[in-house]
Amino acid sequence: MSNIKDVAAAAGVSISTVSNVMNRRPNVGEETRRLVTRLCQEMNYVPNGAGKRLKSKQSNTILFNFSDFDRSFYLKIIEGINDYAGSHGWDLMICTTKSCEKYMRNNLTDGCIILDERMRNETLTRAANNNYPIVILDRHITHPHIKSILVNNYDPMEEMMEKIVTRGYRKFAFIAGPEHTDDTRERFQAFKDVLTRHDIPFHRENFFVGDYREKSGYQAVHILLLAAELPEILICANDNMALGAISALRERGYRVPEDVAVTGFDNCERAEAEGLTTVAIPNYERGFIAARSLIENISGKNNFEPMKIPAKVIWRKSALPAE
Amino acid sequence: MSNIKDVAAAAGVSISTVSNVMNRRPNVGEETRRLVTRLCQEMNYVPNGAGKRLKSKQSNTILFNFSDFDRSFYLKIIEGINDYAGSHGWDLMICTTKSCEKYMRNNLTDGCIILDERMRNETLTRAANNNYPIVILDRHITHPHIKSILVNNYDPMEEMMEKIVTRGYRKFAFIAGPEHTDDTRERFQAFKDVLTRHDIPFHRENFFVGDYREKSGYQAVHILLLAAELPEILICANDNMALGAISALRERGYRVPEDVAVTGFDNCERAEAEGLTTVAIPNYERGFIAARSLIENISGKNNFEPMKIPAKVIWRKSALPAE
DNA sequence: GGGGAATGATAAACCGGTTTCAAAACCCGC
DNA sequence: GCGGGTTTTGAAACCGGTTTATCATTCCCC
Repeated sequence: MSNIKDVAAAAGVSISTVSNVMNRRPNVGEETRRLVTRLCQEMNYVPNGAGKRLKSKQSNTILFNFSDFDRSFYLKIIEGINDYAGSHGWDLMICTTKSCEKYMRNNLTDGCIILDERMRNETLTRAANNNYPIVILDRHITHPHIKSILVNNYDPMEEMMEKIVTRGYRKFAFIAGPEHTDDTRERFQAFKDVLTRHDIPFHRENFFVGDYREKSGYQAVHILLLAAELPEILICANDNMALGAISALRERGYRVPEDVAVTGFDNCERAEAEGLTTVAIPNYERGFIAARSLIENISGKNNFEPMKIPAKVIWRKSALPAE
Repeated sequence: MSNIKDVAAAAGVSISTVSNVMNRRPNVGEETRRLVTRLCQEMNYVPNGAGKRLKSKQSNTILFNFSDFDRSFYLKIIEGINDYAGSHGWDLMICTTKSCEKYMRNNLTDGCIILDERMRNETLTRAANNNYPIVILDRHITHPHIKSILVNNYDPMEEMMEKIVTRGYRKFAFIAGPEHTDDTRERFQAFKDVLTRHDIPFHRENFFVGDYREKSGYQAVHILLLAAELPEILICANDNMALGAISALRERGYRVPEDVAVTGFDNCERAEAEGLTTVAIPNYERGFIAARSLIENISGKNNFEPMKIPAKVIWRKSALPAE
């Protein structure tokens, strides 16, 4: 591998000149520039990233961290991040929880986007500082160098519930996600608020805690079916659990939505094929926005106000609205 | 951010000693080791990755490159890579085509795994060398430092076709993927060989070229339906196109498999829900194997023999086998 | 012809680690 | 108290870039 010295020697100039050419600085004569450029090509020279980062203390690279390999919409988020970063001259590097803290703190990246339940708040507050801004998705953290980008879970769930109540449903069951996550809390809150507003009773035995995986929805329904009275509609905190619930219901001979209606949340790939009523989260867009916020903050714009992204109810045949 | 000098000063030792402690080298007294370790903790010291890489010329990091955000099984491959790498002390970095060549060649990674139709052979042969081995998935390249890991597409397609022919199907249509990819060629070859072996005619107007996306399967069926005679079975080079084909058939009032049977390839998430007969590629496993091959090659084991990974036919109701 | 600005090029310091090699400290038996 | 071996430690070179300060030329205008 040739390095900057080799190129400089071949061109008969100093290494600073080669550096100036590589970085498109104006203080190089036209002739010299052309010579050096040609030699870089010919010698197949690529600047050593470590040397560059060491001295300049910046990498032009952002980091994305995730760890759940079962959620395919993560690819959409990555695509959004990638598109914004790429079109603005930034590189994207992705890592999973294990090595993430290291990469946040070893000067190889300039900032990061986190989407990982398992990442601890403390790790983030330790890593974030004046020259290392962080964006966190789906979690609220108050810190002068961390920006939270959240999905508005409440409004679409409220809207969905209002239409469902108007249609006449009265007996509800709810399958929640992991209790410590903000999003499942918000989804349940909207659910409960609508019921309260309409004086509709909700029995604790119709509340289940799942883990956002298909199997937990499946299991919840089997427990539910032990009870005397079937609910008219089953509200699930995400699609995977809703799909699990549907297959359990069908297995027991119940029709969806005639016997029990079902709703989900996420609008995953299979939701459309299954005709599942759900809430669509604009994943590509929030990846894009996350990248934009992060890169702007790296560049000095100091905006760490938390923001909310809207989501949209998608009505399909598994649960139809009033009208 | 504190650096190695700060820690050395605080401990009253030289920076070499701190370095020795950090890298668990044996030439440090027990007492010194404990003191330095404690101070690193307290001072929140993380070694600068650029400095490390610059001098030591290695990163303990492998690179994975992909660019198609529509194929959710990529996450499974990533998971496999991540698990092997993580459990062997290697970091994983992922990038998309744009910046990939840079990261292959700027000494920030020690080797890479490529799964990207758009990556050009020439880029790879230029990057691969004695201290930068490469693993490429789904493509065959002959080069002393590039290892190809391929899926055996032929055998399962042959097996599937044999059973289908035995069951009595005689009128076939085929929807292929992009013509330049090895995998679609292999799948079609097996298809054709079985027909030839059984003297079953295949008409060119029943052959379609798609792009592996759902829409192209959908469109192919609409063109197919213009012809006088419907095939008895539609063999698709992947699941997405098969799913598109199925929805087009249903839209036109045909039942699957009663009127037309359909098969796919990949065993994607929706294939199971749809009851699609297909071929399951062990994605987690091939990610794992790719990572293992790469890391072993980085460590000096020189094995660049191409290898084939077996795939398995999954019979579901969209096309049932003989017996 | 001369003073000042603009242009083009460079030498040298520096970034934060690793590694080599020599020196210092320690230990031991005699 | 000393010679010789082992264990610990540290000084300095080095990795490959960027950046700063400086210098030499050329240019321009009066």
